[in-house]
Amino acid sequence: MENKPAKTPRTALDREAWIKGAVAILADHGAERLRVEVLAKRLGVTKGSFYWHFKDRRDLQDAVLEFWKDGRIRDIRKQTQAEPGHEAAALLHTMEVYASARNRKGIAIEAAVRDWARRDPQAVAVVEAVDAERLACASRLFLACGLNEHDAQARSLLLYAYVFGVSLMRHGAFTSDIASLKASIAELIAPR
Amino acid sequence: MENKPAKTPRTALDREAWIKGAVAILADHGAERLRVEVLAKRLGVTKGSFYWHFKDRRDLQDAVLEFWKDGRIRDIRKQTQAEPGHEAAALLHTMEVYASARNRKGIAIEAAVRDWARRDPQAVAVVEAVDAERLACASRLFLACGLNEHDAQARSLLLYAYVFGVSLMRHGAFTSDIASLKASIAELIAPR
DNA sequence: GCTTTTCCATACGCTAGAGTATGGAATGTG
DNA sequence: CACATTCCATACTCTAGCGTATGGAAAAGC
Repeated sequence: MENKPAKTPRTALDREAWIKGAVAILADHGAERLRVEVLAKRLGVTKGSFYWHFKDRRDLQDAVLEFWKDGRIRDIRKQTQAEPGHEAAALLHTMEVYASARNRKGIAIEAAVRDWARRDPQAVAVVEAVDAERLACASRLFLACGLNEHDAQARSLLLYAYVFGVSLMRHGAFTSDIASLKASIAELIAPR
Repeated sequence: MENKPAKTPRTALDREAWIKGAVAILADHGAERLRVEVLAKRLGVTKGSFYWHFKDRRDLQDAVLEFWKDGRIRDIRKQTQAEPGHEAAALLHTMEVYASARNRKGIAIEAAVRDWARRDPQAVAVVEAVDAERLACASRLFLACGLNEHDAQARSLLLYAYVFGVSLMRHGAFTSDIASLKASIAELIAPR
């Protein structure tokens, strides 16, 4: 049960340690660069270990996708459980989570998985499941804010498309005050 | 000057033919899978030809980025030159261009380049230039619609973030009428 | 017609990386 | 203590792909 920092090489690796290392590579270099030998080196072992824990590279990839999916869905449900009357705040909070520099790594993984989904059917399925959950939860919040079904769906889609889209834009020279711009955008998407 | 379909192997390849083939691979498989030997096979020649036209793989990559940048900027300026009084229509048209299934390949290239920019400084510079041009042009249209500087910038950023973001979401099971959803979103972003 | 230039093929060497086979140390179990 | 199981290292094979060296055909220039 103990999960020591694995600083001592005597700590045996388990499947989850491999998966977490894989996610780190995913964030830093993308799905295409997720290689078993590179990952093994990163964990301080050789691939002889890898092929004991995993059937092959595809086995790892599927495990990574499941791991990510479960984590995302858990997070979404946590973020969107609002006290009655505070649904608008929950929506704003959701947007801030994706905009925050504190969540850099999460954004990077998100982008990597979505790019991955452009070529991998398994990744497509996972992204679909996560998006469905996110849109459903956001819609619920918008409904609680008084919107009808259609408008709630529209705003939910806009919200997530915006947060993902803005994360892969480079607007360095566009304006001097990006913060107030984002605040205005949040108002457009989720007005109180 | 003639650019025959290159069906006859007697047609010598020029730099542009290589670049266009590279862009096709970029769209289909992403920047990571842009390999000179694969590209050569696609063009029906060997890499002996490639290294006559290009110094190395990096040389091709840079050429592809420049080619894409120039094409985008040309398109942006064309799309956003509106008759006075029709600026709102131009904005809606711009959004439709990115949503249209007719532009599948363009979207794919766009996504590939943006993913590329997560690891390549040259790609970052190109994306920055394209985004700056797009945001500036869209802002001009919003200004002409009567918005102030700040709101015009906010809406421009929202517009492009949305169109890029929605292109990498999977909202298959979310709603039965995605078209009317997108129409409502367009209203939120660029109301008349 | 002979030479030069252009464009491409062939044949290398070299590295990264997937997957397999096998051995070996450490740990648990009787 | 003997033995089995767990976890990993080592040592291969095999493919993909980059870059280079060299030769050869076709066209262009003189």
